[in-house]
Amino acid sequence: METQTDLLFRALADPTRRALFERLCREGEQTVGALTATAGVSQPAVSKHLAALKAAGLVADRHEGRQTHYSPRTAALGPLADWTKEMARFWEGRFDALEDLLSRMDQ
Amino acid sequence: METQTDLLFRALADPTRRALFERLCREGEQTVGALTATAGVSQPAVSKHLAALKAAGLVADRHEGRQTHYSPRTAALGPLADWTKEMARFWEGRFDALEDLLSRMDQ
DNA sequence: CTCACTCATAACTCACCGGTTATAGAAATC
DNA sequence: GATTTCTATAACCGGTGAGTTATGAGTGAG
Repeated sequence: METQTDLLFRALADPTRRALFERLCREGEQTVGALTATAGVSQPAVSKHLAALKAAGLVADRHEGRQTHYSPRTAALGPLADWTKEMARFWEGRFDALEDLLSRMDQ
Repeated sequence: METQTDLLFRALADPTRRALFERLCREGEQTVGALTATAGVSQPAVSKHLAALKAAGLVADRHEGRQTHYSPRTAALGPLADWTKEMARFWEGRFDALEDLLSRMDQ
């Protein structure tokens, strides 16, 4: 079976896809055309990546006339943050640089 | 080119590989044989996954006699935590459940 | 109505990746 | 030294996924 966590990790594994998500986080809502302009791949490729991000809950789409606007949904990063922290905790206190990691996460 | 961040995300994308890393985090250092026993895949498959995790800096190996012990290196999760937090920050204050995410990361 | 534009889907190709079995190499045991 | 055990590597296979071009569906403009 395909869990939601699997979907999330797989969505973020591809560099092109991750770059698209990063752009949305930095610059906010964008149309497919705007994203395609600087993505380095074809428009259909961008559409497919956006569909994958949407399936993982990482972006939302909004239709306006003939163009589609995509925006980031950082709430979807929650499970990722939880997982990271959980892994760090399990290994707590065992010859590892846990303190460094936690200090970075606590801002 | 293949950046270190790419390596990290790709290493964690595969469920079998992520499960191996999780086991190491939960139960601590393990031999290849012990990991193989409950991994659900063959020993060579486990060895290859461990090699991928090692390339990403997520595990360390220690040779003792004819067996190899693998242990987690949670410090490698640092960049992952940084990236997550950065993405959340960029989108700060824009119609999103940022507070929820940050509160979860702050323990 | 017609034409142009924006995006998504279809159909296809190609490379890579995760899995296997077979085997090599090193180390412990007999 | 011979044999068994443990792990890594080699060689191979099948599936998947990321890319392409072509096209369809929907919308705005003339």
